Amino acid sequence: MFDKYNKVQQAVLETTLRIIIQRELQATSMALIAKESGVSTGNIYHYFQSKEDIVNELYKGIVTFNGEYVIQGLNQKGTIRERFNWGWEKVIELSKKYPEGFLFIEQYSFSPYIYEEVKKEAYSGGWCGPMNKLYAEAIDQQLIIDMQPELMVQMHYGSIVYMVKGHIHGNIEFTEEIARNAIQACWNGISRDIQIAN
Amino acid sequence: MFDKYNKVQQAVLETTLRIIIQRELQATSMALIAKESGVSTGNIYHYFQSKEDIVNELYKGIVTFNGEYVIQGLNQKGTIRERFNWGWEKVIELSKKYPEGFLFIEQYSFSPYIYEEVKKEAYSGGWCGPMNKLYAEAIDQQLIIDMQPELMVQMHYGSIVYMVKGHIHGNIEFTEEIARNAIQACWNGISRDIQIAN
Amino acid sequence: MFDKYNKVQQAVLETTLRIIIQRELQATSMALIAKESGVSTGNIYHYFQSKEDIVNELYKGIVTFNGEYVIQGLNQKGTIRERFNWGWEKVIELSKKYPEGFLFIEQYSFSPYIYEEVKKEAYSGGWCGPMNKLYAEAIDQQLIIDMQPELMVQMHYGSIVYMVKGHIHGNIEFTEEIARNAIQACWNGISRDIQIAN
Amino acid sequence: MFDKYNKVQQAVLETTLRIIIQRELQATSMALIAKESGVSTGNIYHYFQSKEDIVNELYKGIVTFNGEYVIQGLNQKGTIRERFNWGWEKVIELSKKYPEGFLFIEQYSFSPYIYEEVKKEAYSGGWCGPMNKLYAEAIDQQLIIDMQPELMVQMHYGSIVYMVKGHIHGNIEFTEEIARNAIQACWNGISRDIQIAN
DNA sequence: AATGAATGAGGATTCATTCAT
DNA sequence: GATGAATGAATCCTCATTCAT
Repeated sequence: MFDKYNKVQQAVLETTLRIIIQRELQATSMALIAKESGVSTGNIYHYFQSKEDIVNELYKGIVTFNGEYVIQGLNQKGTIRERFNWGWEKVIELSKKYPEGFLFIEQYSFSPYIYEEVKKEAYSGGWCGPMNKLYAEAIDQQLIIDMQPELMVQMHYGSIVYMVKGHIHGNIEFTEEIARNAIQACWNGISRDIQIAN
Repeated sequence: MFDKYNKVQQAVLETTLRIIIQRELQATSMALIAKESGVSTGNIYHYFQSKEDIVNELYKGIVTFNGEYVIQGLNQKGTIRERFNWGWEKVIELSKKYPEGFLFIEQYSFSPYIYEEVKKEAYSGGWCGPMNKLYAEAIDQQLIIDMQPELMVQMHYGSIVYMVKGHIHGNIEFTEEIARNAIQACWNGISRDIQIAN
Repeated sequence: MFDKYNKVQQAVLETTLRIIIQRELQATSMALIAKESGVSTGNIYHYFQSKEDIVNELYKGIVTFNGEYVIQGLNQKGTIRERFNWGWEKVIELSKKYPEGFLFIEQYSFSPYIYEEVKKEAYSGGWCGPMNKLYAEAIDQQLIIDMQPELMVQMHYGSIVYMVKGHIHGNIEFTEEIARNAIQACWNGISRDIQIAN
Repeated sequence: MFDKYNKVQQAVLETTLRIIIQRELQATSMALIAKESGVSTGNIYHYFQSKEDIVNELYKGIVTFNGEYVIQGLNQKGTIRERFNWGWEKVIELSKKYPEGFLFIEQYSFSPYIYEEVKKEAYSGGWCGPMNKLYAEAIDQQLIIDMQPELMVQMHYGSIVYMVKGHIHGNIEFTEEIARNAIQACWNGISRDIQIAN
């Protein structure tokens, strides 16, 4: 997940991610990160400027990783509808294979702890841009209703996020079949065909 | 919002809510709460057992308030579809009239900082239970598809949450008309009629 | 020495002064100040903003104290020559009665650790201004040679400082009689009469 | 200035001197010395035992350098009075040509950071001994008053130090003419002739 | 010789909580 | 009830020093 970083940085980032998800940021002390990562505090500061820096680097790293992952789905050859499915399938896959990273981004994308500048970088490097573009195309081709693409993407991302959270923290089932149905529901909610039917 | 509490408690809870939303929990010190609420630290501890206690009390208070608010919509006389609309309209109204409370619940409903016991209480006292019940009825009457009601509620709540967050933190428009369309989209996504059409 | 401060502040200031003189600033940790003053670190920060603040407050307090002390000598009724003697006698008295404060001012009056603003305040509140004025009068009345008064005051202050330091740290005698002779030597060095004699 | 040391040692000593004068000892970290000198920390420890060692070596080096410089003036052929002038002129020259070394010695000659043993070596290797001897001769020849030579040397050194510091840190003029007058004032202050005249 | 990554004790400071008034 | 001074463990971070290369 943090390929472009060296061994020490990877250990720190992975450990920090794990602890933040398990115990929250406020309970994530440098001493704990040091202990659990096996890197001394001094050396952590050799590779990171501050605790904030670690968390922001984490954010960047995960956004990039998730972005590349989802964009694989979005950029495959296929119809808009297919690419829609593939994209959100990848998002759901992420939440299953890398739940910590998924939850981290979810929790911190609106946090003041993440620098505005990093959030902007995230937007351009992540999957939100390409997904928005797909929705815009779908509007152009009159496949879906004419709402702000960003809004619809947020809406659908929120749907998935909350199902995932309900699944992880609660006792809500979220099988692959259910996921498929949920993606279907997302499409149906904004599909032109359906508006007529309704 | 905190009617059942006394003046001092209200001041503390309101101040804490405001600071947590503005600056996050980790930046919310007791000293700051004391200063901004005009209640001395000593006196805060007279009315609350600990900082955790304040936050949990806050959670309970807001969940109850939000619950009553949304249930007003859900319990009105009307068809299932109408009550669906009224319920989610109330949720959106909450997000506009009481954004801090709305965001607080959003952020802390999966947090380890909130005691499991309080989360359970919240579930029974909040609007989730009644909303789930409405969805269950809708399934029974074959108005909507046969998914776990809890999952669908999460899905729709997530949709709204993310539109609201996109609206508050980003620059996404979220007018009343858009809200109506979004609720429509939620219904359409799971409506039986539509499944056929598709 | 720190009358205008409360008990806790006095304890902290006195302790800090002692430790700084004994062990130097770099060896003066907050933990040590806390331990030796009997004030907990937390409470120190209740009364002072930072370590820098303590040291600057110390500087201000001592400069004011020393200023009042020396100005007593300078402002007595008497000839310029007498007031010259009384002034420097007071400076020497200070170095004997309050050697720590004396050495502290000596060591930190050119230190970047002391805020420029505090140094300026010190100048107006201390004895340097009145002493300079006395020298200016002496020049006006053609009692002493026409050098910049500030320079001559620095020169004589330096003389005394180094005798004091030689006395405290080394094994140089510095009795009252010697002090009188030294003051005499200072005057002789710049006296008009003498210039002629030479 | 540090001829007897090798290139690496010279770089370290010069850098350390500069930083200490600019920012004080407590703000002079090994990392900073390494960075600014271009010598790695590891290598610094190859040539010096510790930070203390660097500072003490610095002290020794500068004392020796200053000693040789001033002794040039003191040892020229001439009358006592002339040698007195030449000696102090050299001291003042030092303060202008090598202000950092001058200030360093000034600040650290009474510091507990400098080992007692090094201070003793400094005394025998520096200019203080010869200067004291000159004053002793002057007393013998009844040119100056009968005070402890060490005391008078301290007194005059202090005069110069404080004029220099006032010049460097404040806005006091200190031209060559003024310097000559100041040296004259030093002599006059302790001259026998003058005592009579007075 | 030389590098700079690695160490971890110690630094200043904060903060939830207690306690005397 | 109410105040805010007092506590000290815990926080983030620095820094002299060591060690593997």
